[in-house]
Amino acid sequence: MAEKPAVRDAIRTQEKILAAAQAEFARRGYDGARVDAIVARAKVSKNLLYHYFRGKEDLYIRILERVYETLRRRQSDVAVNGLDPLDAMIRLCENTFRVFVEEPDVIIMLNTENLHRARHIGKSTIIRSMYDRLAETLREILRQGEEQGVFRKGVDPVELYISISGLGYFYLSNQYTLSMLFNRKLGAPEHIEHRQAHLVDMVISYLTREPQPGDWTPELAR
Amino acid sequence: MAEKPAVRDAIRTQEKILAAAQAEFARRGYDGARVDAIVARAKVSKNLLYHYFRGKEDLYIRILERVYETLRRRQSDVAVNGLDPLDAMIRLCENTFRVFVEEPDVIIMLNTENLHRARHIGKSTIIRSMYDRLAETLREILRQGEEQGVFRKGVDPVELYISISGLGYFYLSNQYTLSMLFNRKLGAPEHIEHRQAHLVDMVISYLTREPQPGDWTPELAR
DNA sequence: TCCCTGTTGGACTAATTGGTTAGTTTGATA
DNA sequence: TATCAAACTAACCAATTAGTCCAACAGGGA
Repeated sequence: MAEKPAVRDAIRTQEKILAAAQAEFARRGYDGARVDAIVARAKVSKNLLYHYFRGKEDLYIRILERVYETLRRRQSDVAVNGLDPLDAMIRLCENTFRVFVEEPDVIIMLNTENLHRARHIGKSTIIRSMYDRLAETLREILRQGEEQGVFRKGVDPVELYISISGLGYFYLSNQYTLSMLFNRKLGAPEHIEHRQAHLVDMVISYLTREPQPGDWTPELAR
Repeated sequence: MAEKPAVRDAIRTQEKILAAAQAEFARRGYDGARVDAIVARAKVSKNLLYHYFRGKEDLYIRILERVYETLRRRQSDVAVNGLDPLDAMIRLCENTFRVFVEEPDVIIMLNTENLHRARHIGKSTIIRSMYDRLAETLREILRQGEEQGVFRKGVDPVELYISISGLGYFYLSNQYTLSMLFNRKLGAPEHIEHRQAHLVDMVISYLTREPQPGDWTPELAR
């Protein structure tokens, strides 16, 4: 039609469809998402969607992969090498939280995928191999901190990663119900800010706490 | 039919329907849940469901209220009075985590409700007034701990509650994707156990950490 | 016996759904 | 300028969905 520069641009069109699909899936989840809504958002005929993609599930998996890729990229991007362990850890915490704040699609995609018990991830080969690097970074920071005597010994990196994520993730993913319950607009920028500081405080307190005599909860080395 | 003791028991039947609905909603979320599946689970005719309930959404809200009630009851049940603040806090942490472990339906219901941006909670008057008591308990424990010099000062109870919940919730709600990513069966009892200890350790470390000189992240009193 | 309440059955609809078919437009090229 | 594959569309389809209607029936108390 009387459309702009890029008419009949296959790649661009596919990108449009993917963007529309991400918006739709990230707003309504898998079951709530409507293929018709996606084509409407993308301003494309329905058949074109089926021309480029196998169908709803295929599209969903593509989006899931994109989302994981974003997550991994932004988490690993941390300029962490060279920093002292404390700063590196703070940076890593802030970065993890920031991803969730700035890419809210991630949260609903992950929730949706867990609702389906990670059925789709299994079908994607690339996602599973993504997290090794992140775990390695974390392990390295912990090792250095331990060596320099600023961090406690025997911290499980996986457990710690889950804690860092969880402290931010839950706040954001459940912000609507929590805001109602506690009558506080958790989405407001100043509260987000505040939560980030709290998160960092919590993690660093945990890591820098020296073992107490007669510790009530001796954590296994692994 | 050749069915058990309580034939023609209206209340029991409604209870059966509610139980079936909870199972269905907690397995598939709101959009994934099928009314037909609910009546099949409840072994009841479809008419009967519409006889007792307005429809799918009505049923969903009822389940949501039940779930919140469970949550509130089990969290407030903590025999916390009389304990010293440290023990009380540990108890509260464990209890919060235990609810999520033992009532996994809660997690998906909350996730679903947040996917819908708490649209249904707004329609329920009773839920919103539930959490005052919990917040009060938490505030009291903090006050005592502060008074006795074992806890740091100026901790925001809401922020802390969100952290306690988040540390457990994220682990459980995202266990399927996380298990794949880290190749560790997070649902296994020994790992659950381990996480609980980690959670407590983290919270107590945070609370009992004395303020450092030149603190890197001074937390606002509120 | 009669009737009230709890209950079933099945056929039905109106809307929506994911997906398909059959065809038209476009731009590069030979 | 005739051709052809790729980009694109409109209309349709078959299945599924939540929700309804209506006629019937079973058990227990009056």
